Amino acid sequence: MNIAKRKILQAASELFLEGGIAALSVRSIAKHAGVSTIGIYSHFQGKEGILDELYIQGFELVMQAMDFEQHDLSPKEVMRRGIRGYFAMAEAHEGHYRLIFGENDSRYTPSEEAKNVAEKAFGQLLKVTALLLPDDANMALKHKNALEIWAFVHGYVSLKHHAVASIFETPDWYVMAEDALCMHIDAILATHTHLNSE
Amino acid sequence: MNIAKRKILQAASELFLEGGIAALSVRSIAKHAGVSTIGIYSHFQGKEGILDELYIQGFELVMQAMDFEQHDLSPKEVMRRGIRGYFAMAEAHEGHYRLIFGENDSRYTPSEEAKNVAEKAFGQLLKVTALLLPDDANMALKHKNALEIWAFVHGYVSLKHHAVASIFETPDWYVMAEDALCMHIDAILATHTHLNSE
DNA sequence: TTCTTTAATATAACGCTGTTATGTTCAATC
DNA sequence: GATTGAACATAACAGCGTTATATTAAAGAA
Repeated sequence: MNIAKRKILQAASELFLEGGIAALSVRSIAKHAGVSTIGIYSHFQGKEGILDELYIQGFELVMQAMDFEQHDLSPKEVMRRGIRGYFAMAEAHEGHYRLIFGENDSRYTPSEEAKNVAEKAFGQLLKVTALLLPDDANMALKHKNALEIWAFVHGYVSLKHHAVASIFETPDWYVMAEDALCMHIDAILATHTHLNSE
Repeated sequence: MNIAKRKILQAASELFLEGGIAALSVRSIAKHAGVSTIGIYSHFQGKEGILDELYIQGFELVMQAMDFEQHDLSPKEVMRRGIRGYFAMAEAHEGHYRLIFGENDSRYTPSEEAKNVAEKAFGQLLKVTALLLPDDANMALKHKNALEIWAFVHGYVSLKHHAVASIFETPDWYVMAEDALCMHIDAILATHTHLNSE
């Protein structure tokens, strides 16, 4: 990759990590990268292109959070570690997290390439959550199951990130979240052992 | 309320319903309301003031969605109707929904008055979700429980609103959501009957 | 080497945003 | 009738993403 291109991307990444999307102006990225504003347009497709790169970075973080050695772990334990990793990632990279979930007014919509990365990440999520299901579960059930876990996990993250969180004075937010999710996972497991035994 | 003030608020509300926060520029509100741009600053505190009003509107919609006759309904049925109402509201007023959950880059943070309305809405949620718990449940448990339901419900809404939703081709999104939530509600109920009986 | 072509840079501008300073008009109060 | 104060309009400010134009540097061909 070009030097200038890499410098721009790094400057954007740093600014984004610090101040979220509010700190990401084309002029400020260019200034921090030591290039002219027009450089953002020759090396990327303007701000849209920058956001696309950060979007992809975001989903790579999601995948890293769910990528660990699963050997000798029970399905439930794998889920628990995945969930913990997800929460930790969401806290450490709030900007990226908000970007990939469209939580900014900007008219940004991910490119096809970016969407492919998103689908890949969902594929990984699908693989992990499928551990809770019988081996012969069909695709529709796997999708429903993955979405179920994801919605629950993301719900906690999203509420935590937003202003409404100040209503609760809950220091152990993600401990509570993990408890609730474990309960739900038990319920899912129970459903299928029940179905299998009849 | 002043005529001009009411006209501004209605114009803002209409523009917001149509095109979300992207359609909400001070000049466009003023134009639609038939006032000068400066009118937004004399009648409200600029755009911040407008957003505050819409934020309050949003939480009033949340409260309306959970406000129905509960007489002769089981706790689970009350929950089910509340959840349905919440989903319907979130679909019909996506702009408001995204605003109250901070899903826009704007540096907007709700005023004290707006936060009070938010807390009031949470109080109502607390009352409904407490139906699932034993009468002697303490406040911490009620909070945990309400947050649990809210995170799950909001997770489905938030994923549906955002770009990642296109990964699934799920026409019956909210049916699936209701199923998953019912399962979770059963698990909660089971936990407490179990605790009571031992 | 010289000429031409192409890519990267710089400057300045366009139309938009939220906000505000400056006048102006009009109604109410002393 | 004079004065005060609120609502109004106009125009401007600094910032935004983006782009047209001009300039420079480098590479390829004669």
